Amino acid sequence: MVQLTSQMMIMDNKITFSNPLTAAQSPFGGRYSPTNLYRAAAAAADSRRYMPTASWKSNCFVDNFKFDPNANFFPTIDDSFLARAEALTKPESFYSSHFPSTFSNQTPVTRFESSNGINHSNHIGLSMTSPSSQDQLSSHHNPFYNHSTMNGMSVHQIAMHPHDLDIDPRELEGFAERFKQKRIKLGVTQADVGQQLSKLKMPGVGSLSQSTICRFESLTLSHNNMVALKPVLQAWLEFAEAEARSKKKEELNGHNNNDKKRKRTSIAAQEKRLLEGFFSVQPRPSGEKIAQIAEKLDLKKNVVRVWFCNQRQKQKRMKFASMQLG
DNA sequence: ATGCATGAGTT
DNA sequence: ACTCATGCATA
Repeated sequence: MVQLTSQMMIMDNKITFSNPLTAAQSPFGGRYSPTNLYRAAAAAADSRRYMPTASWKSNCFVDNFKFDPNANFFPTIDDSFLARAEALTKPESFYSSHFPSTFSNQTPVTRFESSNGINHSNHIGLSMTSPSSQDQLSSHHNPFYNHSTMNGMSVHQIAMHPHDLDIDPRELEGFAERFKQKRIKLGVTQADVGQQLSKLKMPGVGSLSQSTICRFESLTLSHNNMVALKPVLQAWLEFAEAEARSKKKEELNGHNNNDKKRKRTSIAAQEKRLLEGFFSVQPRPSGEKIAQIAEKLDLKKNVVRVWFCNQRQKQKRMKFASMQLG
């Protein structure tokens, strides 16, 4: 067997892809700390996923509300917890300096419409199973990816680089930059890349969104995600450059929604600040605590829960990024 | 470019 | 209920 890249190899005279995103289960075992105290939050399968405008209008934060750190906003949440959270909501806090971008928007939200349509996000990207969080701390090799054989499909016109075992952050960074540069030179948008990806017919690789391409270029994906996507985008680049060389061009787009648009909840700056405060003292609040916070901020519990999930993901990325510097 | 969300696979 | 990869919508 000849290893072409960390995910591509020649086996039985066929070029084989180890699904880059099919990660093996972590050998380190469980590290998640399931809070066994969760109060089986019944969670009425609330079909409305977005904050109704009404509740926002009645929210004291929306209009001419002025944040007062000494005010007692959370009478039902234990005081020490509250105090710590409040202390950390101040602008000069260590926390705020770590999440500067989240303190910019002061615009309250009132643009929601009751959404009835369910989102049909068909995952067309790469199929995978989630790797362990610890994976992200590994930078010399990637022991979590299975080298499973894909059903005999041979993909030969895709140029491959013999030595690509690198998952060195430096190399990733360099590639991401080069990628963006070349992509722009080719006059291709991020959205285009994502769409054209499916034309590569790489096993297990469909299309990707503009968001993902953007995040790849700006290194705002998890390390694992970057590593997994690199060979795919590298293949696309080869493909695109070859296509450009042969002067072969074809343009076509067209993709837009109808009525069933998904609405994005927007959490006002004040609420966000408080959430950040809570997060700093307790990144993983129990379901009960989440419910309390949700009630206090007049947000839906699920919105708060998701916010914490996303905040954790973001924090992890930042942590990893900072590790690369020091 | 990024905030909020979904869904699959885990714990 | 969680993590992780990803996407839609929007700033």
